[in-house]
Amino acid sequence: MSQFADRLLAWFDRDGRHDLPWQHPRTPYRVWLAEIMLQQTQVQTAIPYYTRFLDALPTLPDLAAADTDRVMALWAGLGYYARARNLHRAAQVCVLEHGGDLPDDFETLATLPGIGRSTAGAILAQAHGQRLAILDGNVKRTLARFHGVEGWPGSSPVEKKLWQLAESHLPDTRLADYTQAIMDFGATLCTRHDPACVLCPMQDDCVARREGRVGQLPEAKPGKPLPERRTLMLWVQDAQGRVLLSRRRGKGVWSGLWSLPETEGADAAREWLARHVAADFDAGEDLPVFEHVFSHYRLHIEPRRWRLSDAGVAEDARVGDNADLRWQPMENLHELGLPAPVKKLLGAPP
DNA sequence: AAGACGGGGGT
DNA sequence: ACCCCAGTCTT
Repeated sequence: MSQFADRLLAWFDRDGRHDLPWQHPRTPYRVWLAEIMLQQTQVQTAIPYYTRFLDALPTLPDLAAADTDRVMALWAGLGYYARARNLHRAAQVCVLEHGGDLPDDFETLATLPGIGRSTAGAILAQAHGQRLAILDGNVKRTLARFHGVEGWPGSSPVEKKLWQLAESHLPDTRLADYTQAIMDFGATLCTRHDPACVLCPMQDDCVARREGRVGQLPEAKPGKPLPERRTLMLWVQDAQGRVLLSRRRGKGVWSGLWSLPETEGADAAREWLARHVAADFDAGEDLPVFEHVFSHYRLHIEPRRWRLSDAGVAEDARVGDNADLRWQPMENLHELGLPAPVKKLLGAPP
């Protein structure tokens, strides 16, 4: 069934995007960075981050040699920070074990942190022309419609079926263009809302189109209400205009980023302040509560601010890059990766 | 098989 | 106020 690929490639040559930053040149490192950034992030959002990242770290060995805070700062604002940590670790593995390049065989590539089946296929197809399929959100939507596949594409059986279909359409040549084409097609023509079916070169063979079910496919994820959580954010400033930041550890949200210290309630805050900065909880000033929504819960942030009259003190504050706590000058916040709501809070004081 | 993981943009 | 997006990893 190469009709699908032939028509898609013809569409791409005429109507696809050929000016995306990772297309010129289409090197493994550049394609890799693009694929990781484009996981759960739209092209227009990713492009400024992409060009800035590549400008700062032009090659894979540059990335491997960069320190964590630099990488996280370049990623801050994109979200899903495990992508950045995995990218950094994978680059270091490539330098240590693969001569400073990304592996060019699927099995080895897909072993690297952050690179799964789809991303490995995307990299090898685009950078080396290998005949491998991808299955991202755009491809899932396109194939679900074209073949009339029922069910939520995130479920195992549906995903398995879609992988089969994706592989069945692979052309024998032009794999790099085909891979870019099918992603581009889903992003710009076979869109979630108001797809441009009248312009579609495959419309005559599209099951959803023929049966008038374009609006019903693919099926939506079964929904459920978001849980709610609350946290106290402690904004402590010293007389020199520095703010006390804490590096987030573990596997929770914002891992690897610097953020305001958090506690679950006033009692814990009282204790934390006494131990680290000898500040009086009651001397603090409540700032307006605001909300931050994640994909899996809704967070109510209760900020409270202290302005110390002396230079602040804190354990580990002078240890340097590996400390979990540091006094950071307000004017140098851009050096660190801050969670978006924290950046907003510190940058726009009420 | 299901849940965790961020933030921006569209409608 | 929802819904979605160039997925992967962990449990």
